[in-house]
Amino acid sequence: MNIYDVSKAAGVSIATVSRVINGNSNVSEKTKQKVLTVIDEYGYTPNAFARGLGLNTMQTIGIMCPDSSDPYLADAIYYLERELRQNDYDSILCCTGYQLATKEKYLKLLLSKRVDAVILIGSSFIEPNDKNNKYIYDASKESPVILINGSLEGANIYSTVCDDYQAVYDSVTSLIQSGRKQIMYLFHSLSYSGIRKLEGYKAAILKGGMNLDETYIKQCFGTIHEAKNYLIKLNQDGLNFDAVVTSDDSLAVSALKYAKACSLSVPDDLSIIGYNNSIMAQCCEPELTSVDNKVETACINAVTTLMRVFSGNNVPAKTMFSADIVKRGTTRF
Amino acid sequence: MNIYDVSKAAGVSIATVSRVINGNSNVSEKTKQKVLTVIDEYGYTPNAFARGLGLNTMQTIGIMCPDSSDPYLADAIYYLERELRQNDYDSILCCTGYQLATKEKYLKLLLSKRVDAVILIGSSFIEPNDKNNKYIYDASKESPVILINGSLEGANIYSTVCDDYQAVYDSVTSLIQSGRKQIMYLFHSLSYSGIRKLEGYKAAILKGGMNLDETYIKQCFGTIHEAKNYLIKLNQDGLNFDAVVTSDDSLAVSALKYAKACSLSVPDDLSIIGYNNSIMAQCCEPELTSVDNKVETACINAVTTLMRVFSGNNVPAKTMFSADIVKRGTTRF
DNA sequence: TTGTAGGCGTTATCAA
DNA sequence: TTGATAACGCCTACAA
Repeated sequence: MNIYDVSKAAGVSIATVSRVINGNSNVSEKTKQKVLTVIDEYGYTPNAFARGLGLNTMQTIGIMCPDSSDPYLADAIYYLERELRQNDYDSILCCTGYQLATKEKYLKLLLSKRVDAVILIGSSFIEPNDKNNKYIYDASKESPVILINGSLEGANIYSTVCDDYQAVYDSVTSLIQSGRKQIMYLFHSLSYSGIRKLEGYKAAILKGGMNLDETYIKQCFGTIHEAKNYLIKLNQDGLNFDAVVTSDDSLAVSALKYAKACSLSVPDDLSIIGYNNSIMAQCCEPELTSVDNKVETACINAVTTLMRVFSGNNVPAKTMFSADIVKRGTTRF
Repeated sequence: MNIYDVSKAAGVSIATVSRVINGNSNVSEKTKQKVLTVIDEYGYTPNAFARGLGLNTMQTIGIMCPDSSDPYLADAIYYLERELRQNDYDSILCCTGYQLATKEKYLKLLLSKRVDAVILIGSSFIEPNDKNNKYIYDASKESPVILINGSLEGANIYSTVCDDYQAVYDSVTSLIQSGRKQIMYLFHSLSYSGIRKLEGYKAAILKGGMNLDETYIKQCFGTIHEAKNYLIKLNQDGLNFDAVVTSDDSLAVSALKYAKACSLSVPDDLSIIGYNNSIMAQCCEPELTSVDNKVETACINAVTTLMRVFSGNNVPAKTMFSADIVKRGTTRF
């Protein structure tokens, strides 16, 4: 069943059928109805591949993320898909992991599928060594590249980021003002936003008149329990701390479990601030004070930006907005 | 840059270029190298739309789910995308919500994009009134339909389900054997698997020689906190219970928060069993005993099944496997 | 308002 | 081993 079959059955040319399908007004009402009746009767649907070939687009956006099961990224995917679909775009999902070689490979693959643009979620796509970002610059030559929570300068590259620096700065400052003396910073990785967060921590410590002691900055690996055990070990080794700021909620949960294991009272003996304000923040007891970095806002902004790029409007290369600290039971301020 | 440009530059016909691209062996090594050199030099990539038009496939699978930010569904999406990509298929994601009209609309939309198959995650796609499943039967006439955690009989429809009935039956039975007398069952919805779970509860209660009292079966709506408040209210209204079995982890977390609010000791005053064994189960304190319904297994099975369907192999219409109960701190058995 | 014909870039068939 | 050519199904000038 193709456009020729329809045109025959309706007794018109394929051009007329095409006009009806695409809502072209230059068709008499009578012809239009005739064609629509046939289309309905035969259950005809235009072939998307043929259309794609002619128009050179299938209204498809590639969404890349390291891991779609991560709660934060899963949220982002949800919002992006919703916003894109509202604009009649489909989303092709591609989970890349964290290895450069794989990221490169999949980005190329996505482009070879002729997506109209690529959205990269998470700062893990930005490599610390800018040479290694060539794969993104290359991609931007073919399609617009939208970065969420990562930033890179270049033609056809648009970034939407949360002010992670300020968010952590404010978090740490609040802890200092509430009397905390030894504030740890726990992180998983030093991605683009990872570095910004750490800088926020350092700046707040110095601004608060405290010593910047690198032993209070620790990278954690592994599961919730492994991170918890790591904290227990640090404590046994003689490290004392009365507050923990983390780069994500899962590390904050680990800190909470550490407190439980060591019979510390939260927030009095130990204050904790998480990041992302994910569902995890509400599962634990007490519930986590956590930084809400506004995924939904970011995703809406990203898609809006993209649509404006498509329609040839002028668009800012970088958008930054501020986070909220959602106060719950793991802090007293 | 198309196949003609390459053929000209290499001094061969487009047929030969096509052969080289597709690894057809009927090309002399010399010609092959010549063509490959040109392709590499020009950075040529075959146009996926044209290919799709000719082959009538773009190696794309539609994945539908009600809400990709739900931790359980997010996991499923992750595993499906991974497995599909290993088989050289792309995934188009489509979040539909829970309304029939929207599900119908999006399923049609996906088919109109000529996906090679559709995977529906979650039993919410199966309507209690079978008449309303027409949209799925219709879809199965055009493409294979794979159901994960839902079951429907029909040509070209393949179901992969976890034995939810047995899982809840076993959970409740274990609670009875450990001395629990008043076991509540909490659920969000009576979807296909929702019904199976409830049946498992009822059967276990009867088999355990207890009274089947409908007041112990409650549907909950809303957030974690709303469900918690609902339980508090039930308790204030005089309902007593010493165990809670839930249809998902988030309700189990609510039960845990209820216990905390009412100063009940878990698991001694109140035992709790969740479902899905999601990340939430590990965030709370004590950690949740939860049913692991093997999402990864289900997804691997679904994709394997699909690939066998594609290659014309005989394939079982329905696969069922059993769940595990992961014992943690909210039960004492 | 309608129709004709060319182009989009492949793959595949059939000859050579 | 290679090449010419016909599909694949649509959109859209351009012509009528």
